Formats: sequence, structure tokens, C-alpha cells
Amino acid sequence: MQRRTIGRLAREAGVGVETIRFYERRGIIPRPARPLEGGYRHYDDEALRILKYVRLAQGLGFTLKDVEQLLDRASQGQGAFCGAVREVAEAKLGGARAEIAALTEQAERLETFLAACRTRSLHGPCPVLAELGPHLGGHHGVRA
Amino acid sequence: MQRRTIGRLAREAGVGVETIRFYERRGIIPRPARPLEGGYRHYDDEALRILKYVRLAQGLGFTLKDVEQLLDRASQGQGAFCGAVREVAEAKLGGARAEIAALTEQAERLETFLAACRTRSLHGPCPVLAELGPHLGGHHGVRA
DNA sequence: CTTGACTCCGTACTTGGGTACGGAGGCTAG
DNA sequence: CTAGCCTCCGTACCCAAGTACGGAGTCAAG
Repeated sequence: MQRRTIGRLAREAGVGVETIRFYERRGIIPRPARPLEGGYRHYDDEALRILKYVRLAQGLGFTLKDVEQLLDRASQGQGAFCGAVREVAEAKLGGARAEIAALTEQAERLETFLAACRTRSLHGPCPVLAELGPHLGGHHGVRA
Repeated sequence: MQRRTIGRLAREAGVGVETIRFYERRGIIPRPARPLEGGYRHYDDEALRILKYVRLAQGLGFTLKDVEQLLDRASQGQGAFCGAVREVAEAKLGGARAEIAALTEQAERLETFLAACRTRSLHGPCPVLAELGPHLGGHHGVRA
């Protein structure tokens, strides 16, 4: 028997102690074996495996909610689980690509903006400020 | 005089009414002219300009905090303002590129994973499930 | 003057993934 | 037996950018 306490498990898995307790509250980690009348938790290898699995899943963009649902499906047999994993992974891939596209556009807007800023600042007053109207000068209320 | 109420301004700017009140609390929108003894707010064109400016800034990835700070600098003259804007914009560009890189890696991991999933599922039991250990089957505690 | 739409206000809630706190009790080496 | 570290627990807090609520007051049209 390993008699891993929570701190040891945390070190082995590379997460914080509070994280493990948080996962337990969410039902991600099995409720560990404990002596009656509330002593310390001690964990076996399965807990460690799950923690590593969670970190892997997070690296793929899965949320904890995804992980929970997947873990639920794991009780329904391999077919259901495998299909569900693939489905989520495909959704994440789509999401990631969409986000990349959005960020790429944003980066392009920023480049355009910076280029304009550099060019125009050679010629006259800052056009960004001008767009904000003539009244900007401590005009926007009392800050708390 | 326009006598724009908050709802009208919201429609014109394409934001929610609550958003405008929220911006006012944060000091982003000038506290609008109001009749004594608490009647309705009414807004002039400057509020609309600022709202549009905020949406533009958000499109560049600026946070509301950024906008607030920039608006504060606007009172210190064009030089300070212009420089600050450019600085933030450059930081955002760096951040966006870093995020794109991270997401690209994530997408690659997902593709690798999905490819492995497809290939291996032809040969035998789901390897992802196997990695989770032999005990997965409603083993992970009572969900609340 | 009434109706109905709009607005007022403060406060609490949302999402995600944890972190922080703090006093009490358990566990173990010396 | 005791020092000292570890763990227990619930609860509250963090970030951003709003959203939701609900009872009361206001405004314009008819």
C-alpha cells in the first residue's frame, strides 16, 4: 500500500493540494480511502492516473466539465466513452481553429493600427485622440 | 439637443442598457446630464463616440481597464496619450501572437490525438480508456 | 388622467479554475 | 511526550465583462 497523503500526491502529479480537494468536490477524483472518524486521505495509483489524465485533457483544451462528463460516460462502456471523447475533441479542434482565426484577424487589425499610428504621427496630431471628440480632458466623471 | 435616453443610446451603439450603466459606474462614460432630483439620463454625441471607441478598442483586444487608463492619459495631452496607446497596442500584438502559437500547438495535439484515435480504434480497445486504469466504472464517488 | 413602455437603483449572480484563510486536529521522528 | 509539519473543513475570494432582478419612479401619447 502506498499510503500517499494529499501533499505527496500533489507533488507527484505537479498540482496544488487545494486543486486535489477541489477536484474531489467536483467528483473528478474518487473519494479516497480514509480511516473512519476522519483521519487523512490516502491515495492509490488510480488517483494519480486520473490527475495526469486531467492535465492531458486540459492540454487539449478540455474543460473540467468536459472531463467530468467523459468520466461519467466511462461507466457506460468503451463504445460510448470513445465516441464521446472523439466528439468533444473534434468540437475543441473546431473551436481552436475559430479562435485562431479571430486572433489572427485581431493581430492584423493591430498591425494596421500601429502602421497607421506611425505613419500619421509624422504629419500631425494624433488621429485617435481626435476621433474621441474635442471635449476629452478630465471630462469623464469622478473615479471612485 | 438630442435628448437621447439610455435605451436609445444603447440601440445606436449596439450595446445593452446595462452595459452603459456598468461603464458609467467604471467611469468610462461621462456621467450624463440629468435633471435635478433624479430623472432620466440623457446623452449627447460624445457618449456615443466613446462607446464606439470602446468597441473598437475591444476589437483590438484592449480590456476595459486598458481603456480606462488610456482615457485617463487623454487628459495629459496628445503625446502621452498617443505613446500609451501605441505601447498597449504593441503589448496586445505580442500577446495575440503568443496566444495564436499556443492555440496552434493545441490544435496540433488535437489532430495527433484524433488521428491516433481513428487508427487505433481499428485494432482493439480504446487506449484512452485503458490508460485510465481498470477500475473505471462508476468508481469515482457520488456526484452531488 | 391613465396606460404602457421605459428607466431608476443597488445588489447579487454568471463562467472557469482554482487560491487563500485560519483555527483545530492528526501524525511521526526524536 | 512533544515539536513541528501536515491535513482537516467550510467559506470566501480572485479575474473580466457584463447580466439578472425587482419594486418603484418617470415620461410621452392618447
